[in-house]
Amino acid sequence: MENMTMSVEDYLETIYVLGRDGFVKSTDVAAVLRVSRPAVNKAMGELVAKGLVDKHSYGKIRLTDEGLAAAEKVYARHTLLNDFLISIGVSEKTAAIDCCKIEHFISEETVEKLSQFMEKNKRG
Amino acid sequence: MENMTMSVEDYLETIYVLGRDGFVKSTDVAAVLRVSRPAVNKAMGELVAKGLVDKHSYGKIRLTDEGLAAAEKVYARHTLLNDFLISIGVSEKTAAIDCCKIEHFISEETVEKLSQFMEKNKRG
DNA sequence: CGCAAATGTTAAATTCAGTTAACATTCTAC
DNA sequence: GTAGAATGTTAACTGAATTTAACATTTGCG
Repeated sequence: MENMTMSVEDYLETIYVLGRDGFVKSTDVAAVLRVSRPAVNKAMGELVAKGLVDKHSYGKIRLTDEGLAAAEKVYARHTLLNDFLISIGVSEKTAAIDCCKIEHFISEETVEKLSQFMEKNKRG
Repeated sequence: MENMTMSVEDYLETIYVLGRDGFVKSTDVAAVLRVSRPAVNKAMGELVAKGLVDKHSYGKIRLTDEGLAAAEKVYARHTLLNDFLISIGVSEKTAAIDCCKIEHFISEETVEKLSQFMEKNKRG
């Protein structure tokens, strides 16, 4: 998926996490990301245009299949990074803060190597 | 140092690296960061205002003591991250790309823990 | 020295992602 | 069913960091 800015990834991830059971409200996304409702509304317009989100006027938010796949990818990076930070002794609080930002900037290759590293250090 | 945006950190780091021996030209900073000369010029104005850079009109760029300290901190994060990525098997090219971005977002705590981790895994 | 090339500066426009204020719609409790 | 609260939308604005085009200054070579 191209055009994945930090902001787009944040929205996708938030919708994904909030939407585990059902639809998602703009207000909740705004609360999680600490932005205004109009900011969410505008972003949703762009995500709909990109085909990542389904939403009608005044309707609830839902990820499309493509949006879900993209969100899962972002979320997997998040989880991997979080686990790594915790494993080297970073506090849960700091890990949460840091990986929310870092996750947007690590390449496929680094994800893969970090994943292998975590796998290797799990056993043994 | 507060107000350290990603952009400010990039400029400081670039001036630091280019300035190892002497003064720095806007053109070179622009080339390294792949931005226009006016962008550098404007950014220098802000860095001078923040007391991080010394520069007169049409003059060369130099870090102040405070700017140098800030740049060294940024650069140390860069090096630490780069070393870590290389150590888990990421290619030099990808490591360079990734750590240029990630370095702006990792907290003091994570820097410390990652540093300890690297230290521990050096020996043994 | 003097002129051309390199470098630095300024101004105006653009883009991105947000904001506030005002208004529209929907939901919910009585 | 309706009123008021919650939620969604729109428009106009902001600020950061960029761009391009035009102009100013400095440098260095013949």
